[in-house]
Amino acid sequence: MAVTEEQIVTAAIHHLNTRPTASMADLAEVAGVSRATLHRHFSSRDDLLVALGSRALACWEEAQDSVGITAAAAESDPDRLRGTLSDLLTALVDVADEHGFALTDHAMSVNPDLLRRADELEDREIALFAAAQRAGVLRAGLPVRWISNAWYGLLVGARESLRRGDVARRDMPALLVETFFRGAG
Amino acid sequence: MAVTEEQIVTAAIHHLNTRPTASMADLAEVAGVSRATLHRHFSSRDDLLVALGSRALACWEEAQDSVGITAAAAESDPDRLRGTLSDLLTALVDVADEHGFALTDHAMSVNPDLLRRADELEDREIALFAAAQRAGVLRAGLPVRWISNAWYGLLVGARESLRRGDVARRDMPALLVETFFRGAG
DNA sequence: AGCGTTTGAGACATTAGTGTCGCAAACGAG
DNA sequence: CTCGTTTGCGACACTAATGTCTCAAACGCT
Repeated sequence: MAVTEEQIVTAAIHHLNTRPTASMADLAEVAGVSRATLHRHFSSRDDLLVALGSRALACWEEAQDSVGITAAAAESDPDRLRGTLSDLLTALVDVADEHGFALTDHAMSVNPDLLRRADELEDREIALFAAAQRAGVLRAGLPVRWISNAWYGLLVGARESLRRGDVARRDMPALLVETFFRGAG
Repeated sequence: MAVTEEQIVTAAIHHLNTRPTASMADLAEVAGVSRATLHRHFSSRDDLLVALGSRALACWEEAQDSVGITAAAAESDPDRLRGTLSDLLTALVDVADEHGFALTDHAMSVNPDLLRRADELEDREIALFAAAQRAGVLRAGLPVRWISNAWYGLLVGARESLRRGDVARRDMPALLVETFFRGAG
């Protein structure tokens, strides 16, 4: 196989990030395969979108796993919790394009299975935020779901910064961590 | 006229916020007019989208004007600058749906005129951020364009919080201001 | 009530995208 | 080199949405 399904999915995600209305023909082209071959891999457009969402969630989950989010959520040491949050932000920046698809694309919100998985991943983060609040790493006065949405928003902003070229990729993690913990003031 | 263009635009924006792929027939229905009448007001779908984008920008601009953004950008008093930033965030929450359309919809990025106007409004905010940095209200170490994107991201998160019902509308401005200036830590 | 305007309903042609198929060419393992 | 598989290409039917048009009904104003 000259072009694998993985490659098709990757190309499609990246293309859709800037052209959310791209057609199957467009996506076939950017993947370097014919329209027929694309349909051989993904029988329908919906199939493809689900695969993209699934990949996005897999990247997200892997970022969470790579920092040991579950163990960290049971942690009470402030420094460790702070470190885990920082590491997670950094890991998410690395997969900004893929994870960003999960954040912003409409495909996620119409497929019950993807939605459920996304909720699960979000719940894991919320558990981490709650642990961080108990340890005094995050302010206890903020609703934990607001922290989650603000976190999500900052990541959207980070992706946008990278896309526009406003911030160098190597500077992004530090800025993001700094802004999340201490704000802009 | 039973239904004005304003009402059509409002209904369309709100509907598109949750159903970004709605058809003209859908939008006619939520506006309470027939498809033919919708086409009498907006000759093409593109026409309508441009009108929506224009409305979104108008709301955004009005929010900026209501806090006197231009005068504030020439200001050097920290308290005043901080107040202006807070007021602007609050004003933007009030038009979260309309302004949010400008933030997230693809229509903005394909129309040169809308894009130009959006850039202009963004530049006005950036001038305000820069003034705030000079006055020590915002950290000078952060790239001003990153501040702008983080600000934008937090607003996206705020809109999402409201849409989901995670945060009460009356609590939103305070949370947003608090998080923007001091972060979650 | 009468008149000019606006609206809704439906029919229509057109377009763009989707999904399927068959066939010939390219490819790769043996 | 040869055979089985995979690919690209083009054709095709089908669908959904768009934009146009006509006509009769509803409406508002005087």
